[in-house]
Amino acid sequence: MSTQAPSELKSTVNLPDNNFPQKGNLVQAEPTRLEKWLKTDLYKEIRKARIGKTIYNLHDGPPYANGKIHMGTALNKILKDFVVKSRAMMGYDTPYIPGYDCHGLPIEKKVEEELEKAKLKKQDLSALEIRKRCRAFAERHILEMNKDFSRLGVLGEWDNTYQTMSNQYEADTLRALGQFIRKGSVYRGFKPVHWCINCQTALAEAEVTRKKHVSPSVYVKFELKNDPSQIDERLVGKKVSAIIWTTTPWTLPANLGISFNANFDYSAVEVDGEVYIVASEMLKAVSEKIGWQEPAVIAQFKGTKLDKLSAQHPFINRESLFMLGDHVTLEAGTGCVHTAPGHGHDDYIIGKQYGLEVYCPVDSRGKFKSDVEHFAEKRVFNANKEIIEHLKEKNALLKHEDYEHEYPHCWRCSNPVIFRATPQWFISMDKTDLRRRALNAISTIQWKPTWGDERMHNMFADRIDWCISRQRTWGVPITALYCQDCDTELISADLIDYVADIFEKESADAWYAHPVEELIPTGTKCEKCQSTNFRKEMDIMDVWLDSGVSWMTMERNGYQVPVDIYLEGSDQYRGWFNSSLVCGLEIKGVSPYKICITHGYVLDKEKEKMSKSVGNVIEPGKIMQQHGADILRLWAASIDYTEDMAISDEILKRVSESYRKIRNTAKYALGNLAGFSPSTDQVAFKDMMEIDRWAVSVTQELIKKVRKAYDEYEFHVAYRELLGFCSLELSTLYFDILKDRLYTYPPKSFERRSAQSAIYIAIRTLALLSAPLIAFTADEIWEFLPEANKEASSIHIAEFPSYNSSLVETDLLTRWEKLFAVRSVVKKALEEAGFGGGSSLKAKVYLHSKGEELEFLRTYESELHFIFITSQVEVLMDESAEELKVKIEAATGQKCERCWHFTDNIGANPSYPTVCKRCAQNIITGWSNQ
RNA sequence: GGAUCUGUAGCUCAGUUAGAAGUAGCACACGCCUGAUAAGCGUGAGGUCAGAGGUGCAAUUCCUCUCAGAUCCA
Repeated sequence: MSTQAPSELKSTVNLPDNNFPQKGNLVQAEPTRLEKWLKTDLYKEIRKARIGKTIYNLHDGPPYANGKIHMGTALNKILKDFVVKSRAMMGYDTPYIPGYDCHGLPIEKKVEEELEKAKLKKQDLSALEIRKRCRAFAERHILEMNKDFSRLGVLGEWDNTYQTMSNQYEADTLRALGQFIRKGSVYRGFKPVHWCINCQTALAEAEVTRKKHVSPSVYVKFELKNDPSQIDERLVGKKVSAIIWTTTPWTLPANLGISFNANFDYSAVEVDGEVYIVASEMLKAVSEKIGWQEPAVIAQFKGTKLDKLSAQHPFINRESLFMLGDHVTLEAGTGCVHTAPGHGHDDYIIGKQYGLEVYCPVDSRGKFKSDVEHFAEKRVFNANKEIIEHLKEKNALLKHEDYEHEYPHCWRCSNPVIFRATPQWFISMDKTDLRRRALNAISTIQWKPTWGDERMHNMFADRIDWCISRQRTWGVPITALYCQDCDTELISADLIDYVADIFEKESADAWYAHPVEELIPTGTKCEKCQSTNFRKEMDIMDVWLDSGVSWMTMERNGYQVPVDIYLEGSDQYRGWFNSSLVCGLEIKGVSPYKICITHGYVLDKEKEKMSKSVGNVIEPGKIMQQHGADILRLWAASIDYTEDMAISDEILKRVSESYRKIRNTAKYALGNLAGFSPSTDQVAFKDMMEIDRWAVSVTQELIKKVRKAYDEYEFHVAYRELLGFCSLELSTLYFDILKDRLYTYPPKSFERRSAQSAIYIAIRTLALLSAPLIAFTADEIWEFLPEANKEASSIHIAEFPSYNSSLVETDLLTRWEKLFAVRSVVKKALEEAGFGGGSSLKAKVYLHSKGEELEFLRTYESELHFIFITSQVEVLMDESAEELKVKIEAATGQKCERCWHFTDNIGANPSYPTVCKRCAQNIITGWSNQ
């Protein structure tokens, strides 16, 4: 045999060999893989592989179907996919049926805007026509959102989504209302809403615009009825009045009370023989305004002193109750707030607390009702002047002036609106004990983060009755009837069930398409007057009632309720978690969910919210185009989602770097598995070389940690462990040390097979454990992993590896921890001696030690140079060495052309003059037949 | 204004029962290697634990307040 040329020598080195692309090229590659997933119906394949297994049911909270997906909705769906995929790989059967919330004002408003653009008037179109357009609008967006969500790699029943506007769903929503009625929690009451007296309609908050408006500002006195010495002894025998300030004098006929703040100090001041109560801090401002010359403070006391006292209404024979509420502020006025529960939101809430009637003496045209003393049939805005005159006559007016402020106006007709209590449908929190039952249920639900428990408790403890009616068109109608003859309302569960059957066939549009006779059983009569003439209620239900019963679709699909888990943004405490709990408790008697997880909001890099005007919005679609779904998914995995999350170009760049680390680790591992078939070449754990057993052992530790992280929905812990495993255990330590053995030993040698066996276990584990997170890339790795395809056609069908204690050598882990500690000391010494980094093979290491340490190092003496990646290591006894001493010299001998180690035996085999003895031997055993 | 939450290195995260802030990953600086190469290896420099008080022998950790930010409700 002749002397080998360097190029021929190189052919005897086993360099990594695999086609796994170094560059992910995700933007192009992912859609192709996705197409394959959809074509082979991967979702169903996964389900099929889990038939008969315990079901793990994540019920999707329906996003609103009115636009492109944003970071929040994208994150939500990705987190859900993490849960579903990881539970599937734990062996559960994991159905996932996405849903859409379709009814409601935002879509109705968008449709109205479209009508405006088309020069059409809403009034010219029937409700049915409006509904048709709303439905089409939602359908359009559902298609788009389906595609966007699916592109994120989220697997689920995209062809079987539930939609709150489907016939079935609308019928079920109505039936749910029937159940509330059956249980006895529904009642008709009054609540103040924005009301346009010109359009004669209720307006939602979003339909109100604020504009400058001049109102009459008045200070009015209300004389105390109680003995004033109850407040302070110094007031005995005095004529005492509270002073209120209002810019809507027309609401004074509806005044039922005055609110104070329990924490404020109030002063009783004497002016011209009369005593007035005002908040101490406002006294100066009030004095100036009214023009008091020398107000004498004769007493001071906390607001609490005034609770439940009362005053005489200035011009109506009625008491005005003193109440305490936090809505009373010192920003303006007197600290004594005129309260008319029929004409203000705060007024309504505090009135409810104190048991006041929701009194509204104003009709839909904005006129006082006929029984209102002095002002019957007067329009409210015109009545202001007369009321002020009347106050003057009664000597109750202390000051009157014009006042310019922001005031709500109708977005359509631009007239100022009023707050007016109108009849609404409510679900009572207390009639059927819902509040208490909810509080109990909240304690049994598992909350993540745990403070969700407290937050939910507080919310239910002081929530007022649920107003479920809306004066809109796009929704499920409240199918009540009103007697045409005596105006008595008729609402019953039976009637509702009857109508619901019609909805199931025709959708809720039926309520608008048919005359009333066709919607009710023949012979339906008014309970009061036996009339058979009815008109339909035209209010629809609050959309929170729609989505609150979404768990019913789970039952319709054959799954058990309560489901395992709800997972939504933290805004849903008052939203979906809340309405679902109420509906579940009343209809089924249980909370519909066992575990409730919330995530924070996606914010910009300064942790401030994204907004178009600030220009800091990052869209998931853009990230798809620039980086690909796996980068977005890895970002979602890298952060602690229980808090608010930041996203920015820099953060995404960091994530991309981490991604490349994982990808490269996989590529390198796969490359070194060339020629390895696990079924025939796998070396048993007990037979492996020691560092290979170390690698397998730490892989088991990884399994334990990552599985625990998934189990507890701590995806960022899984991410950290996986990334750390790639960086430290594999890349820095194991692979770096292994290179010599992998490259230079014969392909089929025990030494190489032992290493490959460990690498195979490590990379297989890494791929499986990261599959829920980087769904596309893990599946790609799976394709390149030897024999993986035999096990499952996609990684997502496979299961996580289990921690196997027989693949862990605990004392070995301890020994290697020591060896790696020595290694880092040696590395530092190498660096200082000029043999840092990739030049360490040029060095020889002397370790000076004594005692136990010396003995320990001696047992590894022949291995150490591989661990340090130096050519030579000598362990020396040194009784003077208090701690390990490291000395570095240049390695002796010459560099082997093949393994690059320095030895004294280059050319030991004359056929290979440039190669060391070990390499010559390896060439002969491994490549002599080539 | 109320309820709930957050603030540790440039970024993302650890930090247990209060006991010297982390051999953390990435980025950065300097160097090595060119047989993982739009890679790999080594060393290093980054911190007033948002700020101010308080209670402890001892506080990132417990308490109070302030500042900044988030969600929901007013």
